[in-house]
Amino acid sequence: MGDEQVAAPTKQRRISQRGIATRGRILEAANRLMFVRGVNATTLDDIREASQTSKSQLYHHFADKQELVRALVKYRGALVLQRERGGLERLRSFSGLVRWRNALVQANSLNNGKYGCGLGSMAVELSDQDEQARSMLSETFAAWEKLISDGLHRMRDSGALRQDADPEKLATGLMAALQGGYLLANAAHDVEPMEVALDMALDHIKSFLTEPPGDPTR
Amino acid sequence: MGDEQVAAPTKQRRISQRGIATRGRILEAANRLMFVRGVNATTLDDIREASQTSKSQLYHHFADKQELVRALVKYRGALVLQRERGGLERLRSFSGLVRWRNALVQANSLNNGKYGCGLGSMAVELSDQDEQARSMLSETFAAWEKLISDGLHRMRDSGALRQDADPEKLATGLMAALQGGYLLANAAHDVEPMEVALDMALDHIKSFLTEPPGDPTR
DNA sequence: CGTAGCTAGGACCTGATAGTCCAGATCAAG
DNA sequence: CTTGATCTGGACTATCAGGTCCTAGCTACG
Repeated sequence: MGDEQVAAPTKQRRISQRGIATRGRILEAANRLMFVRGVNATTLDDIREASQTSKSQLYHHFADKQELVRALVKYRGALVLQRERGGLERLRSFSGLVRWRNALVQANSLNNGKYGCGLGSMAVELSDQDEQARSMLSETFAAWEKLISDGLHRMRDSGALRQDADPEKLATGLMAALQGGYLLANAAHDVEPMEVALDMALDHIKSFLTEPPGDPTR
Repeated sequence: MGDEQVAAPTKQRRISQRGIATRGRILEAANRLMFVRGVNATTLDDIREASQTSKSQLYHHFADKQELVRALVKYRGALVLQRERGGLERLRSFSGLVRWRNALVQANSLNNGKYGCGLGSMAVELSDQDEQARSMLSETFAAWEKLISDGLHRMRDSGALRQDADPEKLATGLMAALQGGYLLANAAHDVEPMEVALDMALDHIKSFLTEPPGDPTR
C-alpha cells in the first residue's frame, strides 16, 4: 500500500493566480453552504453551483469530497482562530472576558441561535466518520482553549486571578459551556441558553478573582 | 393541499403483536446504528439488515426515512428521560448530583468519550434540516432540564440551596456543560473534558449551597 | 510568439440509496 | 374455518450524488 505519493518530492505543481482564486471560491462556497446545511447534507453540485465552477475544477483542486471537507476543517479552523486571536490575545482582565462573551452572543443572536458553532457542528458530524478530520478539529479546539488559558495565565501572573486557579481547566470549562450553549441555542432557535451557559462559566471564573470586579457583569 | 389525512378520524389501523415487535426491532436497530454513525450516514439498508426485516416492513411501519428519524427522536428521547428520571427524580442533595455526574462520566468513559450524547448529536445534525425533529429535541432538552431544576427546587425548599439560587438557570448551565462536555470528549476521544465541564457546573452550583458539603466532590 | 502544463467546461458513467410494488403468509374476528 | 386486513419477502425502479474523462482555453515562461 502507499506506492506513489513518495515520488518526486521536489516537483511542486505550478499554480496560477486564477487557480488560487478558484480554489478559494470553492472553499468559501463550501464553508457557507456546509455551515447552514451541515457537511453531509451539502452536495458537490451545490458547491459547484454556488462557487461558479465546474466538476473538473472541484476535482482538480481536491482529490475527493473527503479531501475538500478536510480542507474546509483547516480553513474554518484558521478563520475561527484568527477571529478569536483578535478577541483574546490581549486578554488581561475579567472585563475583557465579558466583552469576548458579548461579541459571541451578539453574533449568534443575529441568527436567533441557529447553525451553532462552525467547528462544533463539524466535530459532531465528522468525529465518528473521519478520523483525520476529528483529530484536526480536536487540535483546533485545543488551540482555541489555549488562547483562553494564556489570557487566564496572564491574569494570574498579574495577580488578578488567585494562584489556585487552574487556567487550563477553566478554559476547558468555558469552552464546554460555549459549545453546549451553541448546541442548546441551535436546538431552541434562541440564544438564551448560550447566554446562561457562558454566564455560568464566567461566574465560575469570577469566583477565582482576587477582588470583585468594579462593575456588574453587564 | 392536504386532502387526505383528515378523513376517517376514528378508524385506527389494527396492529398485531408481530407488527409491534417488528416496529420495535426497526427502531432499536436505527437507534444503535445512528448512535455510532450519525443519522445521515446510516442507510435504510443498514437498518433493514441489522433489524432482520425487509424494505416493505420499513415502509409499512414508517412513511419514509424522515418519519423513521422522527420516530427515533421520540424513542431516544423517551429512553433518555426514563433513564434520567431514575437518577434525578429523587435528587435532594448535592451528593446526589455528584452521583449523577459520576454515572454519566462512567458511561461515557466506556466509549472513551466517543459518540457523544444521543440527543445532542441528533440536535446538531437535524436542527438545520428538520424543523419538527428540532422542536421535539428542544422539548426533550427542556424536560430533561426540568428534571434537574425540580431537584434543585427541592434542595432550595429544604434549605440546602440558598434562596437566591435560580434553579432554572443552574439547570440550563449544567445541561450546557454536559452537552459541551460530550462534544469535546467526542472530538478528543477522551472523557476528560466532559469531567472538567461537569465539575465546573457542579462547583458553580456548590457555590449556592447554604453550607459546604461534608465530603470532597469525589 | 510558442509551447508545456495548468485551468476550465460539462457530458458521461456508476454505484448507492430512497422508495415502489405485488404476491403470498399470517393473523384476528366472527 | 372463512374472510378480510395486516404483515412480510424481496425484486424492481428512479434518482441523485460522487467521480471520470475528453476537449478546449489560458498563463507563465523562455
